[in-house]
Amino acid sequence: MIGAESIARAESAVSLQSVSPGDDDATTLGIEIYARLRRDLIAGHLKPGERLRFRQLSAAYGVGIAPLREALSRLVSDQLVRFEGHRGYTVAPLSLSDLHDLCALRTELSCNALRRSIAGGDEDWEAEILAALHRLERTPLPHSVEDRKTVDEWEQRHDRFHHSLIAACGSPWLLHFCGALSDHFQRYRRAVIVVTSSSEALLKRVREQHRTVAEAAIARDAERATTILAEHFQGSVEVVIRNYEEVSRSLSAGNGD
Amino acid sequence: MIGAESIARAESAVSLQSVSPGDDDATTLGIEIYARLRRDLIAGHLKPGERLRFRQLSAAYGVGIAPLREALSRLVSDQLVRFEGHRGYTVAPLSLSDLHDLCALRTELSCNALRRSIAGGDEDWEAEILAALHRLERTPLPHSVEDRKTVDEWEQRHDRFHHSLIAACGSPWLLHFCGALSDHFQRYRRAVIVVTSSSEALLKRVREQHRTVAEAAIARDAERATTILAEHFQGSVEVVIRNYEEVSRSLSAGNGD
DNA sequence: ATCGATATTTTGTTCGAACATCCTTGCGAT
DNA sequence: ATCGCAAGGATGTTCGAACAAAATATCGAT
Repeated sequence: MIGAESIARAESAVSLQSVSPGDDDATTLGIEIYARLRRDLIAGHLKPGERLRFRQLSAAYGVGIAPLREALSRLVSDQLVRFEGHRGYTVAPLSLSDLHDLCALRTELSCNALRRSIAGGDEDWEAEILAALHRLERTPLPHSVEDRKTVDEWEQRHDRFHHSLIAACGSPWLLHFCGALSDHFQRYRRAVIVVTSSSEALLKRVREQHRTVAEAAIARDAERATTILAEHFQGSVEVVIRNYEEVSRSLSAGNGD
Repeated sequence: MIGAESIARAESAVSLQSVSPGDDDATTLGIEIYARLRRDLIAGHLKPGERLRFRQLSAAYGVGIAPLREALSRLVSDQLVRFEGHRGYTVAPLSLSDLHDLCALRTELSCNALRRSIAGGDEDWEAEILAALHRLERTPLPHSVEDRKTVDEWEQRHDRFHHSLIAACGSPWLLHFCGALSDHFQRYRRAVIVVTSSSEALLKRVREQHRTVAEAAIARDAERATTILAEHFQGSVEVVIRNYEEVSRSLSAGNGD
């Protein structure tokens, strides 16, 4: 009954913060539960491969199955959830090959989008980058993965910074794809980085990369910006892959999952 | 009540052919109706901007609203349908800017995928291209857009040919994105090409491009293959854009849609 | 004890009805 | 005549129960 525990933990974690500050109009239970499930999927509170039973989810999130089906259906098209007729929904699995594919394409598409942004971005784009970078730098790194609030905060601002870099690319489709890849990569990152194993040197390098990319972008130095961005992604991928192998080794040793 | 007519027509068109030949196991009403709606959306039987009312859809497709909600939810994440809480679902609109974005990115990603396929494709990949090309060339072009069966057949084989070119790219994510862009482009193509206005010269050029791309791909001439493929896309886009402007002109003259 | 078939339980699927929201219509006041 | 407001109808949303399929447990035969 590991599944039930996992779902229960996901719920208790998520119910801390409300869905949105305003929480005003035009929202339905289906939309809310979609957003909550999506967050919990990406954050890894729902474990890859885990079955998503309606009764459990219904109890954990406090909604009926009608909104749940709606949310899960959308998540299937988002590739975060798998579905087999008459056999229910499961959390999409992680795999090393998927991780490699994901990262390679993300690097290509993000660099592409960054180039376009540099070519076409205006002052507001520049301002947003600086604002997002500032907020990211002032966000404390979590000392433990258990400190979910800090992890969520940092991930959100990190995402926002990377989004700000490419926001002016002028292509909604490209942004959409980059967003999808970014979400999936975050799922790997958070599933895998169990310990804050990062050395001080690594963290410093990452921070420098963020700043350098931002500077190069605003200076309209496309070559430099994309080079650093690609290096930044490459570095993250290597850390994730190293941890992935550790985690899957310990998993296969622990149980036959 | 144009909406009701459109939905009724979509249904009558789709009910001609069964969902799948075997139609055996593991399928649910939700899955079936998703596939049917998806086809009708792409084929343009459901008009852009049109409201998708549950009662109409339920009557037209002969299913309850539970499976309908499930299908429509997925289609929202597929970007084929829009949703506003408490105001229902509508067919995603078409726009010139979206068309431009779509086509530019499709060209880039498809050429990228083609390059990868050429680098890594094996004999089966080559064989599939030749098979798909052969089937496409032997498929009669529809003399009228009213001849839906022929249009569907041609579109399916055309899609399959283009898919075969990039199938060996080795990146599921890239294939997924190319597929999404291809589906959306097909929606524009079919919405807009009301008359088979294509000159004999144009058709001949398109056929030649198909054959040349296939040959260049199999000859592992990446430069030539991607150049022709990009030209091919560019040609299609120009035709679609020309027709798009005509159609939207006649639409804005006819009614205030 | 193992295998296979049947019975039971669990789980997913679908429908119909109750409920909430939005849109339209009609009325009255300025 | 126009604007604002209230009543009514249409539409979307959610739930609970009936239904169907799958997974599990039970029992008997070899």
